[in-house]
Amino acid sequence: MIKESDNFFEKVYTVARKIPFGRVTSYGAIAIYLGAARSARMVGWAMNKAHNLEDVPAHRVVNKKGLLTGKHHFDGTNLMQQLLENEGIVVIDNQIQDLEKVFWNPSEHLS
DNA sequence: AGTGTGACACTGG
DNA sequence: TCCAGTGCCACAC
Repeated sequence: MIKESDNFFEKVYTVARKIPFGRVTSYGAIAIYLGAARSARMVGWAMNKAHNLEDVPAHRVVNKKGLLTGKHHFDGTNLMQQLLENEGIVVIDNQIQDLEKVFWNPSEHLS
């Protein structure tokens, strides 16, 4: 039996999985969607565990600035960037370019 | 049960 | 406009 901690993490995983290909979102956006706007940091922590799960594309989740803050937690150094670039997202120096274009707001799509 | 930590976000100078 | 400091909530030990 897998221990899902609590509903919070589970929701984070669910939202992360719903991020469409070639799109990214921010921790805050997910946090807001979950009802804990101030718990954006918690989302990152959830991702820490999520990155252990292949089902959760943690590389599509970045901070509001579009900065790949969590890439340091990935196996390689620029693995996260490579994955994003593989999806058509332009990433320069850990910074997502055209963030507004690739940004995906869960509150708008998941209502 | 309490303390510390964390892949952020916001406000102020 | 950019840099720095503070606040925040929930999990882990």
